[in-house]
Amino acid sequence: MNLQISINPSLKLALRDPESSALGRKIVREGILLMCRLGYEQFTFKKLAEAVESTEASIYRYFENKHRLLLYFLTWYWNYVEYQATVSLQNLDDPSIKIKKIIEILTQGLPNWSDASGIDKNALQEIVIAESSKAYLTKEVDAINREQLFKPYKDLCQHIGDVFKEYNPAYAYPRSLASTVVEMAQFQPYFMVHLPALTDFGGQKDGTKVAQFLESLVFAALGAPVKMEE
Amino acid sequence: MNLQISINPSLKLALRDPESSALGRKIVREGILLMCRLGYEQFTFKKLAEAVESTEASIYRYFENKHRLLLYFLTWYWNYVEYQATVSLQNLDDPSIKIKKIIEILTQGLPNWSDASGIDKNALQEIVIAESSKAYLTKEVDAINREQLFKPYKDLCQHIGDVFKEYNPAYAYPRSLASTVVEMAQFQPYFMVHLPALTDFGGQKDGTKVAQFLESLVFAALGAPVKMEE
DNA sequence: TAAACAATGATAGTAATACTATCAATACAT
DNA sequence: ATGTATTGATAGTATTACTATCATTGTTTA
Repeated sequence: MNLQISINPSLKLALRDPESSALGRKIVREGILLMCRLGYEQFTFKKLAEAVESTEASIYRYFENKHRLLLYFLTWYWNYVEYQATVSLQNLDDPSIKIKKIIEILTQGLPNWSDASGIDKNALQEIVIAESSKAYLTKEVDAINREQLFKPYKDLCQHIGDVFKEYNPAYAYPRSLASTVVEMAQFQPYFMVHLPALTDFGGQKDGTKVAQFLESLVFAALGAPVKMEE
Repeated sequence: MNLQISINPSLKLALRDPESSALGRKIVREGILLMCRLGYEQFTFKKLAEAVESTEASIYRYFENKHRLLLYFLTWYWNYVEYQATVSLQNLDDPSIKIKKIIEILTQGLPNWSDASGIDKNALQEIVIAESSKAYLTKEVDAINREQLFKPYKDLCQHIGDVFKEYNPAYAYPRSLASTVVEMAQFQPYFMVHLPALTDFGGQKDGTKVAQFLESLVFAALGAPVKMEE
């Protein structure tokens, strides 16, 4: 399986395409590991420069600042999830099975199919869980949104909402339900580990329980499915 | 109505109780306005010092850093909401009415009862919406949690979960549902304004639609209520 | 009433962060 | 052999996030 996730270069996330050079690729791969380890606040371009054995100035040639680098990581992730979802759902008809698949993808982490990217998907997912809110909870949100930089995330929610609509066309809140599920697929596992009082899954190791919670939530919210044919 | 919200001083949120001096009170009140206007990232103690016509050093005598100040604001807010909820629910028996009241309080903003605090509740709520995730999405989350600083938030979720349990004792995920509702009562209004594609309420002005969404979600998830007596 | 204490102001200073700028070295493509 | 793009090396600036010191003022208390 040779999978190419490419980030649409029309989105001005990077000053120069990092996939076009050895240094750029190293910045992305090591950047993911380092931001995962240090967290967004403690992560700096200086520390990253050390990790890739280059200089701060060189990193600034690829990314304007660390917020843009975070957006680049998130874009990569959401594109990857969207791709996963497209592949997984392509031969399915039953919307209830589609919904289960989607929740599985959102909660179980990215399957470790070897794509050739060399990107650590577990580290990337930890970044998504702990840092993605920081991408839009900023005063610059509207400017960033105008640059279309949240498009992959919005597209994914849109598609999930469409599946909800397919299951029950009468449901009034498909998009809010989609964003709720996507957000909670990040928050609940984080709470499970760090603030277990906020969940019913204390001490759990994997995302199975979270998936069960989200499934029950979604199917209850959507109500009775629409019969395909009688 | 003379309402005193006091923050338990055993919680070491502040180095010195800000309510005990004119400067301290000014730091909190102006701090809320300034953080609301600038956002957490752009907010600094230097700018706040200017706003309160004092010095950076003086502010550091009250709060270790701006993260602690944010936690102080959030603690104030969650205590206030908890108090609101307690008052609103005290004479109610029907859990379904309790649930509606809770969702109303979470989504409609704090009622503008005049308490004597002089704190701008609208600004405070904007801070809660845009910044509260930053309180726990940090590498220090476990240390802060050990200091009990998330207690008011956890208590509120706990109480909401208890009401869910009261409505349907068989429901398996009362706490996760509670944290989902509380988080979404912040996120959905934010999305509504800044990323409307993630909601079904684009262009809406108030929280009415969000409340309807959350109500339908909760009641669907909880299923049939338990009959009190037959 | 004097002495002691607490709170604040004024000022200075430090290490780190978030950049920007310049110039030389190298590599590669024409 | 020459122009162009990439990187490295180095320097520098403004701001942030503090810490420290000392003088002033106002309030308690002996």
